[in-house]
Amino acid sequence: MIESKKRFEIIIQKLRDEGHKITPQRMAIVKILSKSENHPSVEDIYDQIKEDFPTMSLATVYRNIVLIKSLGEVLELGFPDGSNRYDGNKPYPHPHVVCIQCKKIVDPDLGSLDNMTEEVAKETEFKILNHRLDFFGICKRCQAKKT
Amino acid sequence: MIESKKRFEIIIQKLRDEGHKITPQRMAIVKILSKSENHPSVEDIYDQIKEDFPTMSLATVYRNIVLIKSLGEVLELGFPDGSNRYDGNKPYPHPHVVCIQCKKIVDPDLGSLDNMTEEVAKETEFKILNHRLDFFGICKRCQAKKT
DNA sequence: TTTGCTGCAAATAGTTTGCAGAGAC
DNA sequence: GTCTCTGCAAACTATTTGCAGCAAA
Repeated sequence: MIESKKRFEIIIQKLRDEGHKITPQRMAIVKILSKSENHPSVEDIYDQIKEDFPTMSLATVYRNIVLIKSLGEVLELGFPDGSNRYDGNKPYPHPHVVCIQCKKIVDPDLGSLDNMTEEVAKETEFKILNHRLDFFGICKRCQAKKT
Repeated sequence: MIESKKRFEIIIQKLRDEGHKITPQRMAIVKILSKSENHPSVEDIYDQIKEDFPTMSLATVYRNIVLIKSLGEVLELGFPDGSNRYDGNKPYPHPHVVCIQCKKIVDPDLGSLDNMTEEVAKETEFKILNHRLDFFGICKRCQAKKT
């Protein structure tokens, strides 16, 4: 997918611009984040990279995610159950649909929440900076399995 | 507020019906949850109750929240930063507005998300069971403080 | 009296941090 | 050669659990 490659380049360039070194481990993490297939967890990233870098440490994954978050190039999706998933492909707020059985996460196409955001701002007198919208349910495949 | 008193009665009754004992500590926790002033955290609940019950244990707060959650009578609001807040006054999904400075949480009046939920269901072929919508920003008071 | 509840302390899980050596530039 | 980054292990924090005594019904 050519789009994720573009994301990869953007993030790497931004890291360079800010004076961070481009290590193989860092590149591997950015590569996975920029693709963000099915919104990986820290463990997902760690497991994938360990195949190429057997000495890879979980701490390194965490540290790089913190770094890339600080650049605003990855969206962190913390869930109520404590799990975290990441999206470096679309690092701006957008709705998600989560399968509570297989944990798959999908990005639906929805009209934006701009008008709702405005409504909230007016009513509560908050200055709204950000939002988060998730739907939870059961995906088609898991419905078929009818556990 | 008469409404929170009603919530208190409902939760206590449900606990009784399910065969749970009504201890003073439990009543104190239910009382705070049913009011849910500003959506308390576990620590908030613990601190409030410790004034009346100096021996109160955090574990007891956690255990009772788990119990009341299992009855569906409290809404758990886990946030990306790992913090948890609770709402036993309106224990069904509804949008929240969070001040990222003073951590205040407000319930805005918004049209429901029913049509959006339907749209998502149709597009993704998920069976949607639940949702979560939060807005993050700065409340009027914190804007005035202009840190 | 019976059974579940509480308080305490220890266990757990996910994430962060200190340090010394390795490696990018 | 310099200075950041990595791997390891220890530290941390929020939450859960085991156990013995206590108290609600």
